[in-house]
Amino acid sequence: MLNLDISKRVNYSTRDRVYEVLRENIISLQLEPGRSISEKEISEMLKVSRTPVREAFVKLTQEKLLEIYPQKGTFVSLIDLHHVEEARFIREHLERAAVRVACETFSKEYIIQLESNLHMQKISVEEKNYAKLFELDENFHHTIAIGSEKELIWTVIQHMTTHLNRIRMLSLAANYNWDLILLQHERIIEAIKKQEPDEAEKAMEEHLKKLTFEQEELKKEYEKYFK
Amino acid sequence: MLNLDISKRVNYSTRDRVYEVLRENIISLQLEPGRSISEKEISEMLKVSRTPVREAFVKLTQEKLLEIYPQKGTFVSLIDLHHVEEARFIREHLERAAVRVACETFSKEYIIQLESNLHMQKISVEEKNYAKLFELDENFHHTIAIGSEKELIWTVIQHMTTHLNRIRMLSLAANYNWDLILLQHERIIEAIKKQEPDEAEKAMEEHLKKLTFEQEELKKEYEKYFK
DNA sequence: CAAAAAATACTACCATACAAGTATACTAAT
DNA sequence: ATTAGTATACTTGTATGGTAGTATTTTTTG
Repeated sequence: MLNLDISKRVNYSTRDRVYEVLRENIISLQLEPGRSISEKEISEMLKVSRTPVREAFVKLTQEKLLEIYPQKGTFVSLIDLHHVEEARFIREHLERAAVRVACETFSKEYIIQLESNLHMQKISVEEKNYAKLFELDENFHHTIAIGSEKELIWTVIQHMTTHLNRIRMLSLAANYNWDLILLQHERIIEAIKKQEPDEAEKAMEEHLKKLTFEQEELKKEYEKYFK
Repeated sequence: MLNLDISKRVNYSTRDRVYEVLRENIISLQLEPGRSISEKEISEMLKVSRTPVREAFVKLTQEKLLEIYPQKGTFVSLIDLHHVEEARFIREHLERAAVRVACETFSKEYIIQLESNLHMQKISVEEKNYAKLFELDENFHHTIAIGSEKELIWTVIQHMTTHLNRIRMLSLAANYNWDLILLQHERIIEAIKKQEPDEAEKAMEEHLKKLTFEQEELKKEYEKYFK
């Protein structure tokens, strides 16, 4: 059921290991939105005391992945579509700004990283390895942020897009138009190489506007997951 | 020394009250960057047990206001100038995007709010009430975010700009060119009223680019506060 | 006197016990 | 059968004691 492999993780504290395990299970929808989840339940599953579980709960509440109601219970937060759209809006504008910077300051090293990433994306499309594609896609955008020395932007996006990522999990990966996405990635790389900020921003804008899913269909199908 | 007025706050839990007290004291620099701060110390000061203090520490660590070193100690985080500039960058681009939306969707109600806010700003300048000006300034930008239905943007900015706000505390408020700032606010309102997104964005850009302080001077004067 | 070693005093971490509030199941009275 | 009241089984919140690791101070030793 749940991925509870707590032992192999490298973090020092039990609290952080519990946090990571729960976070992954929430985003991957192993822990369903709206599901009740108690300190006792998790502490018994993971064979640790309630204290580190509580502290992990506090962190996850701050990220709006959990909602704690004192003396009542704790619940995996429902997906808020308005929240999702705002997160997409934020992501779009931050990455548009970042890619402009990239056109000015990007070093060759990072361009090579992007190109090899894109190469692997093409292979993954042929292999229909969608999990790997998700990962490469994340890595592609992260690299742009790092290369622009705007690491914090990626941190913000990661925090903002938890709801967005849960929707991406709902939507079948096979439904994505990966050919188009790869074309867009290529266009972004070209613009960075040619140092054309306007072109790069435009490409990024088109790329991230596409993230609006068939939300209404999803909401009908998985009604109980939504607010 | 510290503002430890824990009792009057409305939040339910001790944890949240401790969190708020500490947060305010860190941002206002009552708790100096680099200062050592232990669970025991705070729990005795506030006369609560160590548990809620720990949980408040976890929250503050996530906001990068504290740094916990297991078995060693907990310290108020130093101000990272690169971090500050990235936060400013993020703020600038998010607010530029928000104010464009404002030009399209802003209701009359919010325009009135902005205008009355600006009016109070003028009074506060005459009275040289700089604390009030800070508050009004925050409120001005918050209103734009709310009116654009981009509440989340303001949440992000609040989280991002804790380091920035600590620098603002260092810098003497009297040094601000409030006349210029008020002119810029006026220009922003005008652009929203006339529904001219380009003009609004430009005004906002100029406004938020000014936030780069005399950082190097501050760093010399308060060297121990910086990373 | 100086350097190494041991003792002591810290730290955050975790487990546990109890407290306070809430929801549910059960019982009794109408 | 229905409803009101009560008991019980939950929940999260807080306090406390012990643990393991670290830093400092004291003692010992060369």
